[in-house]
Amino acid sequence: MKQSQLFTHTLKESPRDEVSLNAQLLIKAGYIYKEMAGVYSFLPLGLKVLNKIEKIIREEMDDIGGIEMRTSVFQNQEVWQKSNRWDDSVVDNWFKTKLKNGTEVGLSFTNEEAYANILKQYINSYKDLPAYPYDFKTIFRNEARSKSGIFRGREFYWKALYSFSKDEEEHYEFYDKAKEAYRKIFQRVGVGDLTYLTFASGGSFSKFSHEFQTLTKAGEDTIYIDEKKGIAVNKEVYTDEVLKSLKLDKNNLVERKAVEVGNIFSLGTKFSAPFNLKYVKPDGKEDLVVMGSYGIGLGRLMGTIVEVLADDQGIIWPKSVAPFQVHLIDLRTKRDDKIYQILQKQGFEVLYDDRKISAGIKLKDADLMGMPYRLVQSDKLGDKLELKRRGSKEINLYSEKEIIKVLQE
RNA sequence: CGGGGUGUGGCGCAGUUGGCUAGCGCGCUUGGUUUGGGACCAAGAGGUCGUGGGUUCGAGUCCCACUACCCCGACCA
Repeated sequence: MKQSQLFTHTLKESPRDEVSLNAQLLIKAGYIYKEMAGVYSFLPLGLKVLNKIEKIIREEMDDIGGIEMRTSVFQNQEVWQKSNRWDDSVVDNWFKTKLKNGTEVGLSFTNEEAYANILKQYINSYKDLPAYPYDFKTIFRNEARSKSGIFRGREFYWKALYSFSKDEEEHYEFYDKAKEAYRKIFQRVGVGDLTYLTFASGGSFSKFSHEFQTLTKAGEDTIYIDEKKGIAVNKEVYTDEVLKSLKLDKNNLVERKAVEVGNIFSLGTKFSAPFNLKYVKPDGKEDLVVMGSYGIGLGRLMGTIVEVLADDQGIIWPKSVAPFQVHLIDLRTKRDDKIYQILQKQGFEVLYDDRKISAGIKLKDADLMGMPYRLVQSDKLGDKLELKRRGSKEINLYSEKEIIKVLQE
């Protein structure tokens, strides 16, 4: 796309009311727009990143048997009363509103009940199981205080998968697959090396849940990491007893700040019981379905990528989630879009800075916006093109023909 | 929800003990000169000073209430 057609532009200074690095950079570079505390709109560039992340998550979910669908945002109070999670005294961060006829409805803050209720309609036999439906959806939570920029909002976009299994064995078989899928996701979006499988509180049906925590001082969580084993323990369950059960030695653990980018949870029959979600086994007897939940906040993950990889010049996107692979900077006196067209035809995602402004601004913007490759056209280079990887200092010159091969690497 | 802080053109800020037509930088528009790390000159446009009330001859400035945003804490299936 031609940058002159992009209505957003970069800011020279950070907005006063934004302190967290992730939101500062994303706002300055034109990826997101702050509507109010904890609520952000995604601008064209931001949506591109979000879509890339979504695609990666979708691929990994589909790979382990996930089936995408979409649950509604409006939720029926009768459904949630079954699990006793409608009342504000039980869950105090619901956003609720009323229909014209006075009926009270809620805006989704999570999906367990919605899925249990829907699946109740279709799960009858062991032949219907297991089932792994999931959705991408905007979720609303009336947080007392939003904070950390895009890390904790009142409205956010997430992926939630729920597993419906015949028994514990089948459940944990999938649970372990989900762990691996999550590892792949975080690896693919570029934060894998900083992301630890973390033991956290599990609720009534399992001793632990598992969180995926990415190290960053901007994180709200404190975790204790065993570097050698590659696992961590959340402060909320950091006790001698827990360490013993996990065979971790306190002396090998280091305390770090981290942000929870994903979690997986064994729910047992916590929700299948109130919804009477049962199936008939081959022997004719009935049993409750065993559930699990698997969530990833996409906006938070996007913010984490920014937070963890940025340098003092701006954002550095991994190729996998960058809105464009190549930022083509035209510094020539007489510009034409020949190279841009060629690269487009070759299938590269190119942001072409064709604006009539000074070189300095273009180069600064390129650093701030963080595309993986910066390709410069300039009078002093003649027919050569200058390639620089964002975050690297190395600069190389290539001919028109060479550049295509190099970019395809 | 408790404590603290801040609201002044699009963005970042200044505005003294209340005083004249509310300034500065960036950005924007027009013209000209520039062109490899946020260029320069000239001329312009753009403001309910968060909202409401009060004190006063006079309020961006003082008082009260409200509201929004930020930070710390509590909370976070």
